[in-house]
Amino acid sequence: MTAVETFTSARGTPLSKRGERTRRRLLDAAEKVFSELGYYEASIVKITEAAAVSQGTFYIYFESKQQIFDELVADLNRRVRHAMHEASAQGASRAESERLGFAAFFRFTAEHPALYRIIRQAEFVSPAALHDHYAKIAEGYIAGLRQAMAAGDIVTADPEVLAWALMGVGELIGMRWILWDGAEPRQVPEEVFEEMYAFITRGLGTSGGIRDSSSG
Amino acid sequence: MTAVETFTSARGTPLSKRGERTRRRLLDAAEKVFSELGYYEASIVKITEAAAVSQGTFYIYFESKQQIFDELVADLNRRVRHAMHEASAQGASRAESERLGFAAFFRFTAEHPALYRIIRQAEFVSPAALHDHYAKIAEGYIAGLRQAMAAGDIVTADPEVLAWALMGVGELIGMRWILWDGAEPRQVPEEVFEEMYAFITRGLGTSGGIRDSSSG
Amino acid sequence: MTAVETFTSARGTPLSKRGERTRRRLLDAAEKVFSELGYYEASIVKITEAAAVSQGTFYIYFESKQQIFDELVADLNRRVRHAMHEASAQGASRAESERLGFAAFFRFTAEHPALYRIIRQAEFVSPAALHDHYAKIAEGYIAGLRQAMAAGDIVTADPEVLAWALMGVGELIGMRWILWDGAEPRQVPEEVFEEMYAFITRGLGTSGGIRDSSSG
Amino acid sequence: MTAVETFTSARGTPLSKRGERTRRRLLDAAEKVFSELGYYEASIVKITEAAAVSQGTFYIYFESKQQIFDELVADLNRRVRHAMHEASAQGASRAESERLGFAAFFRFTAEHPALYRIIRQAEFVSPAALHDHYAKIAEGYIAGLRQAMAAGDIVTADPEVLAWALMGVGELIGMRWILWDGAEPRQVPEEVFEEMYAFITRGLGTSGGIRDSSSG
DNA sequence: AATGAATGAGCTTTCATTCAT
DNA sequence: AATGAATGAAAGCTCATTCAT
Repeated sequence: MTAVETFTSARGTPLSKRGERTRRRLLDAAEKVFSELGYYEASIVKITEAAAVSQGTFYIYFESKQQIFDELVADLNRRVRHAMHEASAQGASRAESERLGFAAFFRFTAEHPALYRIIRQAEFVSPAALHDHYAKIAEGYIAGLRQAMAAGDIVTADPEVLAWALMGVGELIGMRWILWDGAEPRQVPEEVFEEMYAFITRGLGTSGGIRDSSSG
Repeated sequence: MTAVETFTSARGTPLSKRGERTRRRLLDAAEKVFSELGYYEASIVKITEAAAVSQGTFYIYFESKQQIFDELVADLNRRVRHAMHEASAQGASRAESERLGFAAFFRFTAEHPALYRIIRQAEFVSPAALHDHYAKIAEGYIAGLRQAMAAGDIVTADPEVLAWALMGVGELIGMRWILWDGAEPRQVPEEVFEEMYAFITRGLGTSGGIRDSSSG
Repeated sequence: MTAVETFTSARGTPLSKRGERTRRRLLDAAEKVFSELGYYEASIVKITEAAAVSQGTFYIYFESKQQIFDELVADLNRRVRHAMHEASAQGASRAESERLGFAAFFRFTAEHPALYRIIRQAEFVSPAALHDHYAKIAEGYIAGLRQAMAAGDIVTADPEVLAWALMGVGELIGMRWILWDGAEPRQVPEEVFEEMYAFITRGLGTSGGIRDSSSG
Repeated sequence: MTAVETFTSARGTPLSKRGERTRRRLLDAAEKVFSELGYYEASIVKITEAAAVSQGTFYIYFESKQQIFDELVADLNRRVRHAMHEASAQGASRAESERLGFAAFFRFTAEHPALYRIIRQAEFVSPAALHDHYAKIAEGYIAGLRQAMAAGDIVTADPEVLAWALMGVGELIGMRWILWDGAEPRQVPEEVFEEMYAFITRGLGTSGGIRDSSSG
């Protein structure tokens, strides 16, 4: 997982320093173009233009539009999950972890709303990738919830159902207040966060009270 | 809202009986084609072929591919909401209404998974349409929740936040257990529904007990 | 074989008068372009330019470059064989038929050198088509040779081998003196024709003498 | 003709031992790739991959795709003619030489059918190369035929016409029974060879008998 | 001598849309 | 009201060739 990553061309040959830089440029350009235009309106021409390389160059590094998209989604998955994981690891109790994780998720979405749109688009372009994305996030939740149940911190219930319910709450609240609400700074308003959090807390039957912490 | 609908051509002129039939045929064909292929893979040729009319005919009734898609989404939105509304109207208490509404939503998704995917695709094809879709469902929820609060059936809280949270729960649970779980019959398993429902009930602080069932 | 031919679009639908004209224009343009540039150097753009229609129009009538090429080859086959058949049918004896057939073949090649190049190109583009071409010509020869053998006009031998040998002779003589010798008028010089013809006559062991007739 | 060949780079500078090896590797790779795919489907990438060198290296040794193809055709031509010459030199009489030459030609075609297809493809890729190919073979024939005529072994006739007629016979018989007849072992069946040979013998008015065999 | 990244023109094909009939 | 031929822009992709290292 943390082995040194070796980048290769579309043909599988390893890349030189220069090649690696070009590949990076293409990925960055793709991120920009996909998030602005969506997968279908994006095109190789637009991506290569944004990367300031010729069209042919694209195919040195990626096999197709699909492939670069998949790679991008995988990368973003990693980043969202990382952000959430880092944050919730700071929590002393399950309740706090929950709160911090949500806040991190919202923060990521707020900071990279375009990126988050890419992930959502995967539903149609690369369903397997999206499946993976949610499944991986769910995994983390489930483990946490199970522990909390064992510790008697929350109700005893099927952690998988709870995990997906929680993700759903985050998803739509984020969509409504971050993605759609153009208001700057992009963030879930304090009160909304608190209301949502209260709902979740009740839903999980969290015992001990919780306080503090940054919202989103 | 329930005024007699008058169908018009793309130019706005009213339609003859025959014209209305052709228009209907095109809409049905579009529903079929969009649900099977998605917006981008669908094409006017395929739609007109499925409707057994010529390409030119399409533009007598619709201005563009976008327009027929929007119309379709609006139509589907009407149908989902109708199903949910009908169902929850049967409920004696807010809790029961909630339960029945959810079940209806899941049932719709289960019966027309492809259609539901169309709605989700609107996020990229016609963001406004998706916005509308959720906003309208939220409206219904909000009204219901407000009443329940007034009656002291649930906690007092911002009904808008609750509404979006509830939609999120339904959304992801449906995605996970209906859209992704290929198992027939497509439906949210009884236990999953109950677990979810318990979560929601707690979250809403619903007092009185609940009865009945018919999940989805 | 002589049933009324119905032209159809690439999709298989029948064509209007106008459509038929466009299709014809494309076929003519293709003949010109393929013969001047060869299959690989030819392109849809060049063909549609020569036909003065847009690129998209091409695909209304033909599925691909291959398909229009195949159609063209089949058409040319028909024409060469027709010319040869008509001519040799005038012969009173097998010897005369042979002579007239050859002359017709050379005449066709001389008049449409470009077309003949197309047929030869089929060897690589559409081997089956070329196979067919020669096989069909061979058939005609074989039948004629068999009759001549029965009548005692020529030696008794395997007519298939003879047929291919004869085709070979015509092929390379034509290539050498018509296709390569730019001299106008394009035709196999009288003396060459006679020398070749004498060779063949001896080879077939033709009894009765032959005289007269146009060469190429 | 048999002067020591000096290999040079595309620029004309002479090659080192190592350079010569690389050049050879490229030629071998090209032979393989061209024969498997034909000129147009072949690509420099595929050739350099097969030769296990980088794309850039190709252009150190050859000016273009065309050039390496021409060189290859010339090489193959040399090899076919060599095979035919060697064989016919064994013949005691012209008749025998003829027979052996044909057999050798068929044998070469049978052993390297793909290579022979390359030569034929030259007609469109590099007409001059094909012209040369046949012209050189014809030369050999003509010289032989002239001698035979002088010796009274065959009829007196224009040797050039006879030469091309003979090549034609070999060409199409080879095409029909070796190139197209997939049957293994690839070879012209004994009887076919004999029939063809009888035809030629008669055509040349060969006096003296013939013996031996070894067809193709 | 060798590399391999970069180029850009060109290819085949699709498709939303227009328009004469 | 309906047709279907025509358009032309744009798409994804390939490839011979050049050049800095």
